Amino acid sequence: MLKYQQIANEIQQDIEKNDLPQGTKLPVLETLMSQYKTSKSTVIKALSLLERKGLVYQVRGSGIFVRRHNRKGYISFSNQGFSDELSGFDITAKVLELDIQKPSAEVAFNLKIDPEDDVYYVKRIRYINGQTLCLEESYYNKAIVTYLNNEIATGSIFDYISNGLGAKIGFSDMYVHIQKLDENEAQHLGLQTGDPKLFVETIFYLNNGLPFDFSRISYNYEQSQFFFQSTGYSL
Amino acid sequence: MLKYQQIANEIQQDIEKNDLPQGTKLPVLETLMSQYKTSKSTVIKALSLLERKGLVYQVRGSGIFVRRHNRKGYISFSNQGFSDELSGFDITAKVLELDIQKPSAEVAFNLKIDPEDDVYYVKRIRYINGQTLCLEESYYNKAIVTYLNNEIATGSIFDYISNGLGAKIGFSDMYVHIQKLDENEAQHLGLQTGDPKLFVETIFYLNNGLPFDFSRISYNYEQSQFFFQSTGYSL
DNA sequence: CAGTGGTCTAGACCACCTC
DNA sequence: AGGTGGTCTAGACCACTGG
Repeated sequence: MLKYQQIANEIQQDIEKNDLPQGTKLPVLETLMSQYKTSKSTVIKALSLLERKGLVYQVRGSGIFVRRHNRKGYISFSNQGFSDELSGFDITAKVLELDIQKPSAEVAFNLKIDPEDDVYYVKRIRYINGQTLCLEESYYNKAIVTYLNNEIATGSIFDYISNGLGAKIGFSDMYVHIQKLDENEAQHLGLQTGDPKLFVETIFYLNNGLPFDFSRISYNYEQSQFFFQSTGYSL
Repeated sequence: MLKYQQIANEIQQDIEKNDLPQGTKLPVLETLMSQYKTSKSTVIKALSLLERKGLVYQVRGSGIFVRRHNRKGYISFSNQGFSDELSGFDITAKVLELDIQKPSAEVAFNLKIDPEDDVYYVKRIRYINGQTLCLEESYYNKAIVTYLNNEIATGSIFDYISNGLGAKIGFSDMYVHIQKLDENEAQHLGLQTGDPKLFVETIFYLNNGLPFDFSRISYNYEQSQFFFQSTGYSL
């Protein structure tokens, strides 16, 4: 664990443990420097990390303040895709299909592979607190995700890729649409044909830039409450 | 303009001007250091900025590579809310209502003001390339946004706040929902009652942490194609 | 103008990738 | 082993806020 991450964690825990309200001023840099026995730059780096995570905001010449929001029941999207930031929710999955296929032209294009290469195809329904959250179809490049089975797909496939396969997930591109459910989707999600859906296509990359997963996800609109924080209009 | 921002800009322009494809390796740090006559840390800071903006990805021990995507016609959301990243689109607005009001309890709460304080209420339809993009209701804290008129509201209110009033926009909290249009909204957007909508409530803050704008926006689902990039699953 | 955050530098040292 | 990105430091100097 890097020093600035460690410091960021400790400050974060401090905020959460003491339940500091929005606008609370944190100690000044010099205090933090001596408290964590480190240099100014490192403290600033730790705080910048927390700023990106939406936990604090920094005001030049004034101080660093706690940032909090006050609505419950929203799935938070903090620059990491939806699927991960689900702590505090009870997520399960039911696998509808799982097999090895040759990719369609579109899938091959998005995964940057040859139409003759193999992919794992997984179709599943994910549940949040017992309600249908989404219907998901994913294509994994089999050269990277070398093995999958029903049991793995019932849990978190990403945990398995990170921990089981030792691959490092890097970043992702998401294409988001609002559409209407077709009959088949409505049935799976327990909704009506023509009801709204959030439809997201995502390409996930390893940290070395190789795409390993192309997913199409239709979200149940009744469960689709998301919370975003934007930081820094002056990037 | 700070040095690292300047360098980031130049690298970005370099990428765009030469239309470098995804995966192109950038010069190594040492080259960039001498090219921009600066220190290693500054170059790294510039590159980290570009990484956050989704323009490059960095691989330890290997290099820094260009990151690009390949779909057109999506509104890009790069950590700055929807409304700003609309370059390349033709955005106009029609003002339906504009007056000074006393806020409801909900509005007062979100703007952290007293129910007796004044707010500007603006209701407008925004158009993208001639199509209805969204129906927007905004409440501005009049103590901060001291003056508004029809002409300003027809353009970009945020440009006016930044440039006209000299206020610095800091960050925002967004609460996103998928819902169905009611009859009135459908009429304004030229859609059918019951059609899907993306409904977003946003609180915008100045850089000193004061909320100045609470907005409720209903997006036309036919125009609602958004592009997100996530960076760094290891924040 | 004092207090506070932020940039920039030079250089030592570390972590990871590729061969 | 050699190349490349990244952390960390100490300190000089700058920029903004607020009384």
